[in-house]
Amino acid sequence: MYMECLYFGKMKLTRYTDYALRTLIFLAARDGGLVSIRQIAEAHDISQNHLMKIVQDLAASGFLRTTRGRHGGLQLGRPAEEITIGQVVRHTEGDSSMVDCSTCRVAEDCGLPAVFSEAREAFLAVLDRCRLSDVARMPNAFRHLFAV
Amino acid sequence: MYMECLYFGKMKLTRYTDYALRTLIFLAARDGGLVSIRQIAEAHDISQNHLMKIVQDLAASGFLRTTRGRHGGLQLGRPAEEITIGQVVRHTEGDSSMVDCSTCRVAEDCGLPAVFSEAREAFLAVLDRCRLSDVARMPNAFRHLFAV
DNA sequence: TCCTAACATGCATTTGTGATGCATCTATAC
DNA sequence: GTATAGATGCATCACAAATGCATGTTAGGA
Repeated sequence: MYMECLYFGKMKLTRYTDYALRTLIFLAARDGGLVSIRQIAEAHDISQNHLMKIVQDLAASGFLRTTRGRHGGLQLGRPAEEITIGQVVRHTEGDSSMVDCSTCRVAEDCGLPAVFSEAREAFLAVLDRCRLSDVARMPNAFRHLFAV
Repeated sequence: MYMECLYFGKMKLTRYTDYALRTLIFLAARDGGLVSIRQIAEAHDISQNHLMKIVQDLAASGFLRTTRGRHGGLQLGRPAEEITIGQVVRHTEGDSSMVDCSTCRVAEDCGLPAVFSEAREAFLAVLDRCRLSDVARMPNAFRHLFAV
């Protein structure tokens, strides 16, 4: 007689999400100009390879556009006002439920999945209210990144 | 010129939290009687060793009481009505902030930590509204666990 | 038309940490 | 005193994120 209702999937903010947000904020602060992956990786001292893959992901989902070739680079896929932190986190952290009750015998009667689902939505709702432009345009912040 | 603002700590619901909740729900459903770690571990088919350490943690923080020796076991440290899912998750997942800005040069100006902090609180606020007694007393759920 | 810069992609390796196992000790009922 | 059940430290395993490496593709410019 086993209950396997409460196997929680990840609800972890990874460096993947971290780097994704940094990249988008960087682009938002640059406001239109092309920025290379190398520039961003060096500014944050992070792995260029890892960042490359995150960029592919963000490009595939429309958060940014890439331009190949010499003098290529990245730019936002849509205005910074139309991108929220919540959208990014939902994408990079996955949109799935926090609980996997697929193998649970009491799934129909258990109230926890609903509670965690509601909690997760409350979490993301706060992030949905914060736009990329809100963060990128904060006074004094991020400015020095371009001083190099 | 590095920005290291966005290093996110874990916000992951682990099996540790999973097992902690299962244990407390089990005890709440049993309502007062002593239950051994072995019983719970076998009912859920989980590691007795792992569960042992979680129990120590929960005992040290008052969620449950342990009784040693023959016919010993576990019982809730306070009434099920006074224990919320939020309390448990806060404890097992750590109470720290989601962002570690200790090494960030723009920490004073960056708005993200505040946003994530608010989001986390919104998440836990939902879990705070769910008491152990709410889950343990749900009709039909968990009953079959005691059929063994 | 090369050459170079920059994005694209797959695969191997490293690393960090949660999860687990094992050994040993302590406490208590019978 | 012995069997049962919790207490604790240490070693190991497993898995996934993070990283590194190799190679391919695209496009600008000399």
